[in-house]
Amino acid sequence: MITKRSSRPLTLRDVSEASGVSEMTVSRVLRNRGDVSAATREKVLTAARTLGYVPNKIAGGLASQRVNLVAVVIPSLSNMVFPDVLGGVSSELDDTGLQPVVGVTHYSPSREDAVLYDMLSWRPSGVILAGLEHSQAARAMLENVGLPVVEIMDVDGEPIDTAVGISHRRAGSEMAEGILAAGYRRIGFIGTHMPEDHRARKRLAGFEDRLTEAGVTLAAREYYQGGSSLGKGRELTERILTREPDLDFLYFSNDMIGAGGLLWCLEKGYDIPGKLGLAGFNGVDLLDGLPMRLATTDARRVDIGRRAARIVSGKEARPESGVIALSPTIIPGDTIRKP
Amino acid sequence: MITKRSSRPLTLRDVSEASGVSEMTVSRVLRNRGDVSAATREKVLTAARTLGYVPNKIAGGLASQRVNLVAVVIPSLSNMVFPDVLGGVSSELDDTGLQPVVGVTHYSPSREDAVLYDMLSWRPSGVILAGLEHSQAARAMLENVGLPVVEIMDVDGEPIDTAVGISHRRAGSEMAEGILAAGYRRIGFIGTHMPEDHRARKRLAGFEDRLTEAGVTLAAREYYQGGSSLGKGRELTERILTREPDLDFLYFSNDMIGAGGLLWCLEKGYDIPGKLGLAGFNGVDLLDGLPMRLATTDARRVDIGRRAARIVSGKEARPESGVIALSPTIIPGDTIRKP
DNA sequence: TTGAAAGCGCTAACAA
DNA sequence: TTGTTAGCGCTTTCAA
Repeated sequence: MITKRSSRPLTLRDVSEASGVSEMTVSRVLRNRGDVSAATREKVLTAARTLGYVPNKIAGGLASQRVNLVAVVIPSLSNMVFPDVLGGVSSELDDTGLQPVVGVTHYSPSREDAVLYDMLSWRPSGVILAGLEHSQAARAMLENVGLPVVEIMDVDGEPIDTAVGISHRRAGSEMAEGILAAGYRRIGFIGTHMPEDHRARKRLAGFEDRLTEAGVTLAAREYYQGGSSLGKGRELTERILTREPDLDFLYFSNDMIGAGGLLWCLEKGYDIPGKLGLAGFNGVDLLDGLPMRLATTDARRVDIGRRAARIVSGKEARPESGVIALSPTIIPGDTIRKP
Repeated sequence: MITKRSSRPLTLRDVSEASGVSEMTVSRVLRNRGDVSAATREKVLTAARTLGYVPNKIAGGLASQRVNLVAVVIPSLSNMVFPDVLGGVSSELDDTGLQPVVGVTHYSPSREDAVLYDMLSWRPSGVILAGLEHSQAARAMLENVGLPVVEIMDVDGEPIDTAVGISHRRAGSEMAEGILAAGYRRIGFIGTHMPEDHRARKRLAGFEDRLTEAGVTLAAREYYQGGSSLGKGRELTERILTREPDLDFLYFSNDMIGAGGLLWCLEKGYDIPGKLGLAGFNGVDLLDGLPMRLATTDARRVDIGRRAARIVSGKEARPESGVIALSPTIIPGDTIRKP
């Protein structure tokens, strides 16, 4: 390949001149659109390669009014859960010519507004965003863009257009069910103090409601700030068990702190799952190699990403109801007694 | 905010008509550019908000020949290392008006070519990509784009424009140094079989070279395919120690499998670090809550992301030499004997 | 199968 | 401080 350094980027016109073919036909060849003779096609491709031409999608997008981008707006990347969702999105988008563009909100509604505004200004072909709770402004923007908008992760609420996710209320409720069935009664909860993490909040609500139905009250709670880590899990577990030594179950709001708690309890010689049961949430890979398998709920992250991408790309029709509710699957692991 | 459903997206002209101000002045207000009277500004902003106008960056980019996007091309997201790099990039880009756009190559050179081509066709303001090894085609593209191009993670090689990273040869060599100083001699290595992971390869080369200098030969190796997990680490550790029971050290190519190996060894009752030493690579958070702190090397992921972003954004000048070599820092942990 | 003309929505450059 | 004009590099539409 021969290339020349030049301040001006190459344009279709350059390829047109180098190949002796009109710009229009060059454009057709480069996009595989319309009928072009093999000879012409060859001339054009050779010229383009020789020059090292890279098309300008900015100009193309403006002219065609179509942009092969999908905006994906998520709260966090450090979380171990959203990369999985992204993986699902990207694998399903792979053969569609669409490309995900990721924006991160750090669980801040105002950042979400800003990120959305920014992404919409690129006129993407669709929007995938986490959660059902958005500012007035964000809802207004999204209701009027005239694009597929898929809200993911959660189905407990009213979608703007379409929702793909699990019911976190149900996830919490079913875990409570399993814990009660196994005979645990003195139950403690450990989770982040994050008013903006609506899914964690709904999970706990579903969990407590189910306990209440059974006449059981949450015996203790421990909240923390900031990111989740094994260390945090240890620390909080120690704290809650020191405060309430007679707890017989700990429900963690995610697997990372759950795993930390599990490691701590094992070191301290707790009888698990006999005297103390444990459960997390998410179903992350990390749990695979721990000394004991933590009970958890598979949040269907990859599936959610895939289905959302299928809808945005038009592979799958938006359901009449606007909601695709996947089932949160309980993975019993070894940290809950068999009933 | 009043919005109306319309098939045609709003344009500057709509805001211009609604506010009775010329398109040009509307544009100035919306970009905070040039002198505009407070009264006019107010009229424009009110009109824009009332209509729910979202600017079209496609058109803006074409007209101004500038696009506030930075292409970030990395091998993987599921890796636990690249999200950290991204965090560094994005935090440093936050106040520059530049936005990262992420492309993932899955360690495939041909995917890298495709992703780069695609991203360059958006005419970004700069490119950050992992590694120094690229196809001819990729190098040609990047040498001629006339943008800042920062290759990250690695400095052992010739950058196209600028490199920010650590020397993986040195990281391997220094770890070998530490292991030898602690008196270990029967050393085994566990790593991925990934010809395209050049950094892992260089680390091992540096490691072995240092051993050779000391007259020590690697006593065993175990390779695996696919992703890293605690489970993989356990499995491989068991395999290598079964095959070569008299090893006194295991060097893992990353912390995830290292942590798996550590957990396995602790369960089996190995005397660590007395009879058997262990070390990983990366310095990930995960290590914090394990029963014992795995020795590792901090790969400076966040710093690398930050510095790369500073260069691309012009906050920091490209160094004369084109290379910014950060120091890989050894974190001794508890799994290497004190010399 | 190929080409010519017009214009996508915005901003640079200049004029008033 | 505000407005006018002329494109940015492509693709759509229509004609040949």
